[in-house]
Amino acid sequence: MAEKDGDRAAGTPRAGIRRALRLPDRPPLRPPSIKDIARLAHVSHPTVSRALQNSPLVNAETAARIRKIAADQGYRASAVARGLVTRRTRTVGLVVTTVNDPFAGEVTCGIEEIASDRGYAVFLANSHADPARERRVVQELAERRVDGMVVTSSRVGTLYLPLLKELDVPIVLVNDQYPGEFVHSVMIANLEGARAATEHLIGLGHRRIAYIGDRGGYQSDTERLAGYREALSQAGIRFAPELAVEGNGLPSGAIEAMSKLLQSGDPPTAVCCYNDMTALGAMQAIRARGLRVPKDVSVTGFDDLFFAAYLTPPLTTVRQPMRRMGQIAMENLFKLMSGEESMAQIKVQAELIVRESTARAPKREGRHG
Amino acid sequence: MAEKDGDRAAGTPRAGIRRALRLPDRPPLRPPSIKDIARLAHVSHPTVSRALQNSPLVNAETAARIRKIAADQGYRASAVARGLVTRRTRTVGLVVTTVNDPFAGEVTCGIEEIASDRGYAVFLANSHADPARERRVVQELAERRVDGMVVTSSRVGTLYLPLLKELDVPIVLVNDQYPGEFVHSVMIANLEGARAATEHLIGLGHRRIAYIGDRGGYQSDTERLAGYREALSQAGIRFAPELAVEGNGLPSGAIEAMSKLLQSGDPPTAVCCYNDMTALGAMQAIRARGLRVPKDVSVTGFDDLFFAAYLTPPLTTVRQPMRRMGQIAMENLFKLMSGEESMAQIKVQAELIVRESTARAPKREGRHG
DNA sequence: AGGGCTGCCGTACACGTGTGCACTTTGGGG
DNA sequence: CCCCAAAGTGCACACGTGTACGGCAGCCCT
Repeated sequence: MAEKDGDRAAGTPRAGIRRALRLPDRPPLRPPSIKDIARLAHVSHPTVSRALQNSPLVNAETAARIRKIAADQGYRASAVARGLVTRRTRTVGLVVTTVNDPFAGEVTCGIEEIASDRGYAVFLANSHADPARERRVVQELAERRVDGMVVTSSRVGTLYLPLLKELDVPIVLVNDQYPGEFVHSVMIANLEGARAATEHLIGLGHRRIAYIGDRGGYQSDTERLAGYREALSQAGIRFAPELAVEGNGLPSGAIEAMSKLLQSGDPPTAVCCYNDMTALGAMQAIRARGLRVPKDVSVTGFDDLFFAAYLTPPLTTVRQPMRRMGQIAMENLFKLMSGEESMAQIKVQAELIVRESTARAPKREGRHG
Repeated sequence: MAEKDGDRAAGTPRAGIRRALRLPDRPPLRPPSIKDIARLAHVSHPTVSRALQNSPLVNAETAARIRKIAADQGYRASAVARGLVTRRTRTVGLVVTTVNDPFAGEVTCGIEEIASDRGYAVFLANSHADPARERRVVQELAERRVDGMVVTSSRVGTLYLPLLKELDVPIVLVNDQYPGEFVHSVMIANLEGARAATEHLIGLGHRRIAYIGDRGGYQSDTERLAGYREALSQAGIRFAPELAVEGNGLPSGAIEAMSKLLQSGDPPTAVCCYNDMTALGAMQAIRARGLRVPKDVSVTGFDDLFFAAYLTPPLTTVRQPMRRMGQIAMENLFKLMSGEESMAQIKVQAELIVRESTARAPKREGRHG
C-alpha cells in the first residue's frame, strides 16, 4: 500500500495557497503516530493507545513490547489530538499585565510551579493593563480551549460574570482591581498591610506622613489608602489631603510626586508608598533634594520585591507572598476544574518587614501642635 | 425557532444536574461547534468553515448570514481541532530558567509581544537551570505540538543537535551556555561588553580590579571574564588570579565573594561584576565593610536591569537589550518556521551605561609599582 | 457437551475542523 | 438547442487519539 503515502508529497500546490494567505509552510513531515507503532507491533492502534496508558486491559508483555517500540521510534503522543477527544487540554491560561513586572513574575512563577507539577502547561499572555486587550486575550485563550484561567491585576473585574457564563471556563483572579461578588479571587490584605506600615511610622514619632498612590480608582490603591487613613485616624492624626498624592506605580511617577511634596512649605517626615517601585522613585527624589533616608525622611514600600533588601538603606516594606499567592490561585483553579466548589474569595495576610529606611522622626521645631 | 436557544440559557440548572450525577469532570456541555452553526444556517459545515475563513468560494451574503449566526451563538473555533488537521498549532514554547528572574522576564516580554502580534500563543516553562528538567520540558512542549521553541540560558547546548533532528521543530536559543555550531541562537556580545566596562575602570585610573563571576563553566561567564582579561592585558596590567573569583549570579554569592576580596591584604579599588544582581550584593558587602561606593570602591554591573538606575549610587553597567533580544529571537523563529533559512548565530551589541557607581581610583599609598 | 466467565484484542465510532472533488445551478455563447 | 464555464454547495474524507462494544479464545463448572 505504498500509494497511501502518495498524498504526502503533494505539498507544492498547497504551498502556494498558504503563502498567499501568509501562512508559514512547515514540512508536512508527519511525526510517528499511534498507528505507525501499531503497524510495527502487529496490533491495532487502540491496543497501542491502551498500552501506553498502562491500561490493565492489555496483556503485560504485549504492552511492554509496544512501549519498547514506541520509545525506539521516539513516539510522543499528540496532546492536541488527545485534547480533541477528551475535551480537556491539560492547559491553563495566565493573563498578566506584563511579565517583566516583578510582581507578575513572582506570581507567574508560583503558578507555573503548581501547574507543571500536575502535568499542566501554561499559556502566557500580556494584557498591558488595557481592558480591551485583556478581553481579547481571554477570548483567544478560550479558543485554545484552556481548562482554566488565572488573571492577575485584572482591569475588567465584574465584566467576568457574563464572560464566565459564556466561556464556561473556571477563572481565578489575583489582586483584581474591580472586585465583583461572584468571581473567585485571591487577594492580599491591602488595608491591613498599609495600616501596619503607617502604624509603624506613627510609632516612630512621625506625625506628618504622606501617601504616594497608584493611578486613582484601582482597588489595591483604594484599600491601601484606606489603611493609611485608618492608622492616622486611630492615632488621632488629622488626614491632610495635600499629603495623599497620586503616582503611577512606577519610579517615574513617584519621583514627580515626591519632588512636589518636598517643595511644599511643610514637607512630610515620612512617606508611605503604594509599592516598592514607588518607594524606589521616592527615595531617589529625596536624595536628589539633598536629604537623607531615613534621617530626614522615612520611607515604606509594599510588595517586598527581591531588590528591597539590597537598597541603601534596605527598604522597610510590607511583604506580599507573591509566589505563594500564585500557588494558591493555581491550587484553587485545580479545585474548580475538578468540579469542587471552592472558596470564592481568599485573602492573604501581609507582613510588615522592618528594615532601615524608617527611623525616628527628626526633632523638629514644633511648628505643629 | 425560539425553543432552539432554550438549551443555552440553562446554565445553573445544568450545573446542578452535573453535581447530582456526580460527574466531577468538565461539563459535557459542548461549546457550539461548526456543525451547530451549520444546522442553524441550513447549510453544511464545510460551508460554515469556509465562510468563517472569508473564503471566496462561498456566496457573499450567505457568508455574512453565517457569520452573523456564529457571532450570535458566541461561536469560537476550536484551535485544537484546527491544529489537528492543519498540523500547525500557532503556538510556540518558551523555556526560561525562572520567570521571576528579571532578565528572563524581559526576554519573555519581547517574545510574547511578537508572537501575540502574529496570533501565536506562547507556552511558558521553567527549567530551573536544571539540564534534566530542561530536557523534560522541551519534550513536553513537543508533545503539545508547538510550531517552534525559544530556550533562554540553555544548560543543554550541544545536546540540541540530536534533539532538534528528532523533534523536527525549529529552536532558537538565547544566550545559551554551551553554544554549539549548528543551532540557531541570539547572544549578547559578552566579551566586548565586559571589556568596555573594564576599560572604563582602567580609564578612571584603577589598576587593581576584581572580577566576580557566575558559577564557572558557563559561556557568558567565560566570555565576560575573557573580556575583562583582554582589557587588562591591553592596558599592560598583569592578571591577578586572586582577584577573579566565583559568585552565583545572585546577590548572595556576591556578598560572600566581595567580603573575602575586601578582607585580603591588598583589596581591589574596583570590581567588575558578572551581572547587576552580583553588583547588588557586591555593593552591599562594600558598605557593610564601612566603605563607600564609588569613593573607595567602584562597581560595574551587566544587564542594566530596571533597578540599576535607581540604586544609590546609580549603577554603571553594560546594557543588554533584553527585550529586543527576545523580539529578535522570535522574529528569527518565525523565519525558521516558514522554512526560510535564517542566520544561524546573531550577536547583539552591548552598550556601556556610565552612571555614578564608578569614579576615579582613590589616591593610594603607592604600595604597588 | 454446553454454557458462562475472564482475559485480551479488534472494529467502529467520536471529537471539531479543513479541503479535494463531484455535483447542481445559472448564464452565456455557439 | 446544446455545451461549457463559472459560481456555489455538499459529500467524503483526513488529522491522531480515546473508548464502548463485540468477538474470540481458553478455562471452569455443571
